[in-house]
Amino acid sequence: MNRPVRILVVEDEEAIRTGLMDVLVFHGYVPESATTGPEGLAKALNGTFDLILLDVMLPGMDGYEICDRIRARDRKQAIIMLTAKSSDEEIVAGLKLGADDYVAKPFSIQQLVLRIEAVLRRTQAGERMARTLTLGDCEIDTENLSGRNGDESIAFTRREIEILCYLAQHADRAVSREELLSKVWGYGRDLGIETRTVDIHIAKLRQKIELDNKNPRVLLTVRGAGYRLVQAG
Amino acid sequence: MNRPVRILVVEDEEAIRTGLMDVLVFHGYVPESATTGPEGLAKALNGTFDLILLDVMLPGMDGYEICDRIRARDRKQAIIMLTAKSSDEEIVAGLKLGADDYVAKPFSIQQLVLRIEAVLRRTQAGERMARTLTLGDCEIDTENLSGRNGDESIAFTRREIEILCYLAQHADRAVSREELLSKVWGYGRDLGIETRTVDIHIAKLRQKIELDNKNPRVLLTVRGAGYRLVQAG
DNA sequence: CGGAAATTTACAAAAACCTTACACGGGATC
DNA sequence: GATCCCGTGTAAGGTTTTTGTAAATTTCCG
Repeated sequence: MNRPVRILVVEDEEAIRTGLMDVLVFHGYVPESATTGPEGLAKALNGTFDLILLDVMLPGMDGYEICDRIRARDRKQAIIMLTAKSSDEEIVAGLKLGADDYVAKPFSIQQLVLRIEAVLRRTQAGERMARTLTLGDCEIDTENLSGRNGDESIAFTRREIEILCYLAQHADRAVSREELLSKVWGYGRDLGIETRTVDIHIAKLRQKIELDNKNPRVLLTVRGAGYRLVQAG
Repeated sequence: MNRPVRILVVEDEEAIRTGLMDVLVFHGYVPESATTGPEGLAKALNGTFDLILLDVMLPGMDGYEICDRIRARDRKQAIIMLTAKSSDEEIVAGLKLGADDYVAKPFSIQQLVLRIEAVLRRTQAGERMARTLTLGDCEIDTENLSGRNGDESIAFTRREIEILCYLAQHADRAVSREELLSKVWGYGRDLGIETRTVDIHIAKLRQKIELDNKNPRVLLTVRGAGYRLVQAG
């Protein structure tokens, strides 16, 4: 028997909130609710929730700010934003930077539940995150920041390991520079990058883990999209 | 149980408007109405509608402008324009650039309902947009901009993927160059093209996905109309 | 302070994109 | 059938955008 999965719902509209609560109970979660921004933030910071569903439009404090404040305290807190419209791509991209996912209102119950499950799966996989990563011919101990490539021993920095871990958790897709800056560096939702520091770190990582860093086989560039890690299969 | 499908009707003529509302209710939609241009725009931007039916001739602000403003905010909002007459081809073409479809007044109820269903099917399929496209013998991962044709791995550019996605969403018909420039490139409703860049991109795509690019079997030319994609059955 | 790590700067290279120019071919006209 | 016109295919070249990386600079942390 598993421990209960606790979910906080921050939503001011009564109808939506109670509807959500019912659906969550029905699916076996243990939900709790807040109706204003400040209340939501307080509960989020006190309680320990596996996931927080956060409306963007709230009385008292908007969802973006709450999201940023929660993240400032706990980088790993899972958050799904409920946004008013599936509005334009850039805003959606911005949402994903702070949160783990977003769902556009009006949403179908089915879709929401799928997203919830996906986020929980990801974050809980993260908890029992492998202490050692295997990439190509290279074994990496994420605790000691050290690795081994055949005979040669390699030292990594914390940032490098965090990049690798994030990429490894999303190894099925390309991860954009913005997303890395947001999730690894903790930068705010600054769109429009002007820094090249991601690229530099990738270059350093390639020097360490790639045999031929002109022809990367593990840490790939997806031009126009970002970087992608190929897991040993 | 599905969520309700919300439709906004922007139409000034009382008789048509109430008639439309009745028909929509009868077919199980949840309609709302506006009678002037500015009112329609306001409701469109505030509420979240699955589809907007937009008359071209409106007091206060014409349908074209409303359409463009809605699209500026939300590229994905589904819009069907109601035009006064099936007047000349150019105007009709212009309509389709901004909107997802148009229906000429006077229209038959049956036809309108069919168009509504078609647009909804398309846009809602778009939401859970296939992450992988299958074309002929070729599998394409739209997030990683990469594909696979048997053993051979193929790299696509973002533009190429966007073109394929758009064609795939409209695989039942030929898509004109103007329409691609409008929906993929984001060009305004500039009629009269002078660029050949669409053709070039199509040629590149054919080199990648067609076995024999002199005899395309997937990415077809419809002379005088544009290009059409043949989906795998 | 001192040294390692992180970041910025600057430039080079590569890829993607767009325009131009010309060739080809179907369909219409004579 | 021969000819012309228009729409399409595509090679070649120039322009812009994106990425790689060396070197200089700043920040972090003991």
